[in-house]
Amino acid sequence: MGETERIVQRMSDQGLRITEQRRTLAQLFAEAPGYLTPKEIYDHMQRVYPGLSFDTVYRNLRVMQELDVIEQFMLEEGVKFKRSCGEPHHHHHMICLQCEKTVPIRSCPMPDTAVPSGFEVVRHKFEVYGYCADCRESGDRAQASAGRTP
Amino acid sequence: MGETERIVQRMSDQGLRITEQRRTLAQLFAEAPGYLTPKEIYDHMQRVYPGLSFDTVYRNLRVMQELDVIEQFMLEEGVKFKRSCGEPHHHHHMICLQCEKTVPIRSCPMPDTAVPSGFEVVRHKFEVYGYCADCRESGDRAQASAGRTP
DNA sequence: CTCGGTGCAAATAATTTGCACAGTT
DNA sequence: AACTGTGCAAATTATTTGCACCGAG
Repeated sequence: MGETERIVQRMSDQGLRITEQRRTLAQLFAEAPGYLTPKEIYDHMQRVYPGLSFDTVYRNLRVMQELDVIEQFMLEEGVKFKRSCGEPHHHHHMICLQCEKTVPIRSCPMPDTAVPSGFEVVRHKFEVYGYCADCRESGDRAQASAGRTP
Repeated sequence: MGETERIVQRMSDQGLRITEQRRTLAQLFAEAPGYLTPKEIYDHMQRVYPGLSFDTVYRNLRVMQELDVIEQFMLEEGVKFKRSCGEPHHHHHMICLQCEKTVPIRSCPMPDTAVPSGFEVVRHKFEVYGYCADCRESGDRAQASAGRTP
């Protein structure tokens, strides 16, 4: 079963009606390597369904997010969506600045981090940004100095 | 010299004219422990300057951000601003979910993180969320289970 | 005195909602 | 057939811009 079908199945299981549009959305997210903005999603859908309206896209994004088939992120550039990672165990990500593909990192820095006394840790975020092997090879990335984050 | 003065000085040095409003903004950020939304900032300023308009707040936030006296963040709840941390060396933060105060962490997990072969690291983000000692004591935080982030 | 800063109003952009009709189950 | 999903238009909310006047240096 392809990723698209898995997503469609997940939506169907939860009682959602599977329309042409939702199937296409599922496929879009199944195939997209990285993050998508509402506008990008709308543009893609628009090409397939010329009569499409923006609010339908927003509505479906929200529904799919509630069903946990996609996740919403607040990045510097604004709101973006990505297929839910699905990995059941705790992990973090490397995110390619060129293609936005994400690669899971299994190791977690939290257990090794010294916490100031009295501080009660609830959750944490660890994300690594850079260029993935594919993008480095194809050289179509912006120049990248291998510097360390300041 | 107080933090307020330091901020005002920094703005003045860069050629900004110091208006009453900007001084008050500087003071607000100097004294605010955590993050502020544009609306919170406007509300505060509004109390002092009844005739204040929202666009002036936005304009000043942008200027102050460009001068690096404040920083902008995209959080789940939207855009927020905070006084620039100012620590010159690489570090990360613990952020209190109650009062939003930030505490620097000196250790960095990056050097100990295994990077998938071929991935070129450019920068990273490591943030720890929880409850600071003050908020735990005063007990006015939401209930907090000491769980580990999934 | 000079030019940057401010208020006002209006323009944009991003997102949400109400309603009648169309399509999925 | 029953009810959910969609398009359309309009409402909100967030942010930006143009312009004439005011105040800091």
